[in-house]
Amino acid sequence: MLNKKQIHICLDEMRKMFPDAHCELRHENPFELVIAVLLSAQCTDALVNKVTKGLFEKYKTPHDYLEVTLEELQQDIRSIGLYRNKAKNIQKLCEILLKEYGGEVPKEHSELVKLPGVGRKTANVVVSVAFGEPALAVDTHVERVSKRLGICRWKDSVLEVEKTLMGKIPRDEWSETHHRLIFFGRYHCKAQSPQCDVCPLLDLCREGQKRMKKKEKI
DNA sequence: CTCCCGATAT
DNA sequence: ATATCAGGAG
Repeated sequence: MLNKKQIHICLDEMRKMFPDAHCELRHENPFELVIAVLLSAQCTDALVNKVTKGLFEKYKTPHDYLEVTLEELQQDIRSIGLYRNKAKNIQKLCEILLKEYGGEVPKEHSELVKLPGVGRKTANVVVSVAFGEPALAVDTHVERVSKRLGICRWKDSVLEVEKTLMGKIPRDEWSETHHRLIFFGRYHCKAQSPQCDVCPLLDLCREGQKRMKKKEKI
């Protein structure tokens, strides 16, 4: 397991590699961000952006999503995958936004997670990106990178990973760290083909060294 | 734990 | 052919 100092060496290196790490989901307001993050479950953000380009032209407000049938909304987001659940959640979410929150997206994490299709990770992204609150959303990339590097343990749950990261990183660095970990995981420490042979963190990475040894034998 | 699910990379 | 993708709900 890496200690605090080693973790910060890793994060500094990631900042050098990806100095402009940011949210890549296209959005112009908190409402669009909620929809985009909800759609992004088990789907690349590149594909989400492709779909939301037309989607956000057609649907501007919670009202707009409720004016069409469930089937029509399904068709509009079909290429995303998991589209039946997502379409249903979007309409229910819009209904609640209008009824309970005056048509606005709530700023509190505790309120956001009550919305259908919005879990802990989505809520963290929204409070962080839309409202500037410190948060450390743990998605598939953050989890994979944290486990490979040894920032946390392999058997840790997503919630345990989040708690470990928050404990070892200063609060005012949560949001930027979150985006660095995502970029590092998405473009460098990739799930199927991690670039260990050109990784500046190889000396610190238990998984990377294991993989490099395997490569030597081949 | 399982199910939801199309698009893309490997 | 199979693994993976800014997960969440039952």
